[in-house]
Order: sequence, then C-alpha cells, then structure tokens
Amino acid sequence: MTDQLSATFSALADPTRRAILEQLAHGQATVGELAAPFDMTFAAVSKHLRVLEGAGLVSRGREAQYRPARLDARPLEAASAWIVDYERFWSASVDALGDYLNALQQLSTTKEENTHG
Amino acid sequence: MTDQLSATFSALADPTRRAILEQLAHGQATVGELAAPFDMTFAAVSKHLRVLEGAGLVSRGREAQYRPARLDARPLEAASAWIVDYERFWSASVDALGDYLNALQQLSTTKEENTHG
DNA sequence: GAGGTACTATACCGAAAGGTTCAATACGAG
DNA sequence: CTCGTATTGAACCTTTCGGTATAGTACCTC
Repeated sequence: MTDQLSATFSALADPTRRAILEQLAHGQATVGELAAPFDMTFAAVSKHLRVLEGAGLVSRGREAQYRPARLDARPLEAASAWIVDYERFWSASVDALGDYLNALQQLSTTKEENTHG
Repeated sequence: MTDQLSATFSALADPTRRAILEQLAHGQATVGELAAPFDMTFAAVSKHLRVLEGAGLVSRGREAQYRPARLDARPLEAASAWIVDYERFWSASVDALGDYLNALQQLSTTKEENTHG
C-alpha cells in the first residue's frame, strides 16, 4: 500500500478523517478545534492527522503552541481522475435502472389496461 | 465503517482490488481469469471479490462451475461526488504552485538582469 | 524557572485486513 | 457415481488500524 492512490483512498475510508477534511475545507484549524466534534481523545485525532499528512492531504504549521493543519487537496485530483474513468459505467447502470423502471411502469400500465379492459 | 462511502473508499484502497475493477471494466470475468495476473492464491482473490461485492462494486452470477463477476460502478458516483466537492481546492493549490513557479522565474530573471548589469 | 496549554510519543489492546493452506462444495463430463 | 475443474469455507498467522492511557515535549506567561 505504498502507492499514492492507495494511501489517498485509504485515508478517505475513515469517516472521522473525511469529517476532518470537511472541517479543514473551511480553513486551517488546530488539533483542539478539529478534535472538538468527536467523542475521542486528542491523541486519536492527532493520529488521524498523521495519516492524512502521510497521504499528503494535510500539511502542518507551527504557531506558538499550536500546530495548525491545513488542507492540501492535490492528491484528490488523481483519486478523482481514477474514479471518473468509470463514470460511463455508473451512468450506464443508472440508464439500465431507468430502463428497468420504465419496463416496470410499462408492465404495470399494461396490467392496468388489462384490468380496465 | 458501516457507511457506504467508507466501504467504497476502503474497497478502492487496495491496488489488487482496483486492478480487478479495471479488468472488469473490459467485461465480466471468472475468478480464475481475475486471479491470473496476480501472484496470489485463488482464495485471496476470492476474498477481494467478496470485499468488492460487500461494497456493491461487483455482482456475481452463476454459469456452470463459474461464478463470474461483473462491475457495478454505481457506488462510485457518491465517491466521485464527495471528492469533486474539493476540486476548487486542488485547482487552487495548482494555481498557488503556478504562482510560486512564476515567482521563482521572476526571481531568476531579476538575478540574471543583475548578473548582466 | 514554574506552571499552564497544546500537542505528540510510546506502549498497549482488541479487532480487522490480507495473506496462506487445506478441506469442502457445486457443477459438468464420462 | 466418479473424476476433474472452479470456487469458497474454515482455521490460522502476521501486520495494520483505531482507539486508550499516560508520560513527555514545546511553547507562552508570569
């Protein structure tokens, strides 16, 4: 799991880490601020930050006692690019679902006609 | 990690599983076919398929002895949507990098002028 | 420099991930 | 019904993950 893409997806696989990124989307924050919403120790959030840092999604600074984290979304570009290659498949699936639903509706309409006929 | 998004990202976090999905993008395949490229036992690939199935990214059929797997990309849509929300940040980062590079170039140009002056 | 605040390191834990091996199952072909 | 092929189940192992508690470090304030 040394590759960048795996590290990125792995970092995103945890809801706490996604929430941290969402928080950082509103601007840089200290560990304390980031930890506040969670029922979790500081240390645990600190670990999550290290994972995000390892994936290159977060960079840290130093301001007095604080080590503010800020978002670095660049690794998300490759992740997005990987997924988007499959876009045609999921829209195809949606189309197929649409077809299925249309078929169902068609069927029920036909049935209704039969009932009414 | 019960939520759909976590399951999806988690499934994508493994390079073997991503490779399996890439293979399935060319059409359905049996476990044997999927396992061929990997230095790994059938059973291991079977487990990966189960993970993908659990994430809703793969569905299985039955044809004689074979249990062909096919791609179901629909869960990728939500994953893509999540990531794309950050697009403005990574393009901002790229812009910032561009600014930085411009600044560097500016600097070296200035230096050159000094050298020549 | 003593004390408070913000954070991290270390050690530990239980559970899950990613493999293996080997036995079992499901199916088609003789 | 037996044999070969395709696949999964079960048991096991090692490593990683996500968390805790506790001690230590870094910095500001007084």
